[in-house]
Amino acid sequence: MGRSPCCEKAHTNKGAWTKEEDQRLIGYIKAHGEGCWRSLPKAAGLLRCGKSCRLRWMNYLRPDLKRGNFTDDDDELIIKLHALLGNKWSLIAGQLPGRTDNEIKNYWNTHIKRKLLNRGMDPHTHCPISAASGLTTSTTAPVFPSSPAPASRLANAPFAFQSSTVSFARPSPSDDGHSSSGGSSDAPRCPDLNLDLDLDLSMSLPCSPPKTAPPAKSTPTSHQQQGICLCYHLGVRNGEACTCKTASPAGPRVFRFLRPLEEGQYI
DNA sequence: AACGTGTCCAACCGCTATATA
DNA sequence: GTATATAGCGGTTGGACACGT
Repeated sequence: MGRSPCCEKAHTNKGAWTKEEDQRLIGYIKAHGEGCWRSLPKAAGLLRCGKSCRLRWMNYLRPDLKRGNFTDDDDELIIKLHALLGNKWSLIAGQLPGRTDNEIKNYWNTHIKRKLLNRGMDPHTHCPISAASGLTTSTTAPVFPSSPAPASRLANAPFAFQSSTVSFARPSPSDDGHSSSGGSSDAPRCPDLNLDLDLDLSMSLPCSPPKTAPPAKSTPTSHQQQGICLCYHLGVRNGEACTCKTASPAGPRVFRFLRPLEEGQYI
């Protein structure tokens, strides 16, 4: 049968963490490293479930976390990444070193949403409010702020935003957060959305698929059956947030964020 | 000072994908 | 092959705090 339960839920603490609990968790991870969250609480002498320990460590105790306010550059980067990725907070967080998905999610909900609304932008569609309400036309394009993200900032991202116009499939943000997590059934919005964003595929990306990586396992009958894993281009590798990996050596490659190749484009 | 309202954010909840017995 | 646990994600909640009246 399956595994044994991860923890005795009846004997676990909930709510805010105490300093002592924090110190126990930090001490244990410093000594043993991040590992099996399932066994960590017991080993560290914590009356918490592993899930709670992981969350506390990831969102608050990790030494590489950056504290403090977001800059305007950060704001613009988050806005553009959100336009690109939707509510994929972990992927967005991956582009902002030291920031957590939870932090960015909170920041989005408390600051950026309002900021976009003040600009007359729908924070979910990134379209002008009138367009988002169904009056959009094919010429309607989202208006990004007059002060675009500085090139110096964007240059730090492992992909480039360019002025060329290439639209591509992307996961849609959930509709105002009312959809269940992982929802992917959003209806297309702003079908002619020109995000004014592009992935510079010519770039040498630090996380580009290794040259030894096999091509798409199942030999596609046409190039359109192939695709580019956006996770790679966003700096996410297997073992991190990206699960775009071959489930088994013989299994199919599953791309969660698939950009179909353009005509004449090859990996 | 007391109260009401709004904001922030840490933590929890529920879900999915994957791993394991 | 099936059932179940784990890891991780996004959505939501509720307490603490700030501010205005």
